[in-house]
Amino acid sequence: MTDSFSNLSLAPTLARAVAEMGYESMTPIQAQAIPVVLTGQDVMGAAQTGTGKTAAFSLPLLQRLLKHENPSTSPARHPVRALVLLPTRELADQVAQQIKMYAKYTQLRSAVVFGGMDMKPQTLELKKGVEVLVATPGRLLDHIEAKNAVLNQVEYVVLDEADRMLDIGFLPDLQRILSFLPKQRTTLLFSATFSPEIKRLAGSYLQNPVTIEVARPNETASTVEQRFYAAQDEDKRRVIHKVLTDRGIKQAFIFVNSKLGCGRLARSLEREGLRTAALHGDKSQDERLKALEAFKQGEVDLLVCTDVAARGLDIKDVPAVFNFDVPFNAEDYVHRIGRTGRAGASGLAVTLVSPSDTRLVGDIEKLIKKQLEVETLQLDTQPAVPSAGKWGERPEDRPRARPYEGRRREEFDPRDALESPRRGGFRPAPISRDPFFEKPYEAPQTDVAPSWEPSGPKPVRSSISANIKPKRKVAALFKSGD
DNA sequence: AAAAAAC
Repeated sequence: MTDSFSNLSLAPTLARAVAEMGYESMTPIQAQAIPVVLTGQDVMGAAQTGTGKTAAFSLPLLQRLLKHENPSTSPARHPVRALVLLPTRELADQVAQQIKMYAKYTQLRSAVVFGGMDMKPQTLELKKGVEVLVATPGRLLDHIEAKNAVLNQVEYVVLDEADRMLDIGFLPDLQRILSFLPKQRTTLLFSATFSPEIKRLAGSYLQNPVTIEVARPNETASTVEQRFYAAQDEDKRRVIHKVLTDRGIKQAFIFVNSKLGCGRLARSLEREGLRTAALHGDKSQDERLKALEAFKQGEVDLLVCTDVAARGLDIKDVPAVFNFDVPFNAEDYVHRIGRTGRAGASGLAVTLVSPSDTRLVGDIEKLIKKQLEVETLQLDTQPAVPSAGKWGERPEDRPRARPYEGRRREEFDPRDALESPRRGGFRPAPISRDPFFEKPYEAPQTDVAPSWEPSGPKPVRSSISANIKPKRKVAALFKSGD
């Protein structure tokens, strides 16, 4: 099998776009999936994160649209012929942009619709007619109900991040959407992870599918160095500071399990002098896109995010991913760490493990079929010192959070009103106490800027609660640390 | 134990 795009006999218009984008050789998933998709068969495709799945389905899809005119379509009408569904808005946006680039020199038009944005511009585009529609489920249903999108001539449907699209949270919407599509069509499912149950479920949506697995499903990229560090919750930020400094890491995704925790952690890290943006589903779409863009542009170094950012986002050269919280689903672990080490680059994934996470780490170990070791990172004596921020050093100088007035909890903290990220200096700060958001934060009263270099005696670890089952080595680590 | 996706 050859692995060069030039041997694919793609339409000249597609080949030109591909060449312009600098693509020469295909990745394994592309080399295997493209010829199959070109035949028009249903496909279930599994490949590691960051290996070019989007191109693997969109190029042959566009080729099919170019070569095989739908006979029931008069040139005057432009029904949606291909539908691509994704689980998050940012991902829909990204995939749509990619498809636009591939289709640049063709007559094929594409559009993207997702929530959080004005319906009107999307409606206008749909009315003009598009052959390829990229969408998130909820907003697509809105457009279907408003009769803006007519899907009864769809020939191809792609479920990207298919296992997520088929999980319980999305399934009802997905089934409704599929009910509007012709039974006679090609269905393509792609993901880096497929659990056996989802695989079975997926099979019921496919007809004589060709299964393509270029790696063992759920496999993590070999280019990502995976580390698990034992850390109590109150030590986790210090571990992050230390890893960033020791490794000289400039940028990282930091994943947390909740939206509330996301905002809190972002504020804490920002106060500690790191340029940080937060990305989660309670932010406005404008804020979400801005946070992502600021990270891409290097205007912020840390992107603190929920699993909204776990899948598919393709940002070049992200050197590291932290799991501040161990993800609830082992599959999400695979996707999260897939934000680094993309396209053959190297990456670091650091997961912070507290004693209660034992079971979750075990789940990950089982899923990725790798022996994991939870290590203890030697922390420095000097705890992290929060920068004083623009409101001065004493807590009483800072504006108080306003009392609850029915606003979202995320909006409590006036520091969120900061327009631009600021680089706070390391200044000695008093105990900063925010009754709404923070545990009391013990900071040293010193004029010396804290050093992150290892120094001084071993840190004193706080003892853990006694009801942790010491059955696994994780718990053992905490016990012996005392 | 949560998040995501519509207004």
